[in-house]
Amino acid sequence: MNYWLFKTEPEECSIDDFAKTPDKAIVWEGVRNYQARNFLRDQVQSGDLVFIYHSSCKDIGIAGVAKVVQNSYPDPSQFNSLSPYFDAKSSGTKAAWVAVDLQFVEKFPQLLSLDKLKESTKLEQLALVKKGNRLSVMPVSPAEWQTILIMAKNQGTT
DNA sequence: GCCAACGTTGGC
DNA sequence: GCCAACGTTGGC
Repeated sequence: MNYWLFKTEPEECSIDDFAKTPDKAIVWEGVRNYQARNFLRDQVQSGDLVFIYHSSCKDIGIAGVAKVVQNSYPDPSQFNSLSPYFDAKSSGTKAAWVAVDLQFVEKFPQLLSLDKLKESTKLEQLALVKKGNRLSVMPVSPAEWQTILIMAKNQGTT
């Protein structure tokens, strides 16, 4: 059982999309970075918990939690020539990229902003807050997970 | 295998 | 929309 943080652009797939269909799995596809792919393929497992992080938007930060409900499998979008994620180098026998399935767990009462995350001395090791970081799938330690959860709940009640 | 050129990410 | 930081590509 591991903890993760996944980045997404909310215009494409936000925490609200999860909240709208809490009983349905959502395909997490389109990861096209080798380091992130390796995490997805080799370490992300059914049962793991994931922070959903909204990037490249007005309100940047962690919006909520999802859980992994399906281990990695070949990302269908790489074979779809109509998809923006199409990869001509991939075929049925040679799949470069993988996807996992996620399901809604909770939406934070209030988004935990990137500024808040940067302020915490306990999160200095989190790849997300390091300068120039571009990883879209990154591990979160159990201590960091607890820290972030507590920060999210506390600001929700104040 | 080096590295310059180019493309992408993502905060501001 | 800008641009710094990083990843990828491709010529040599």
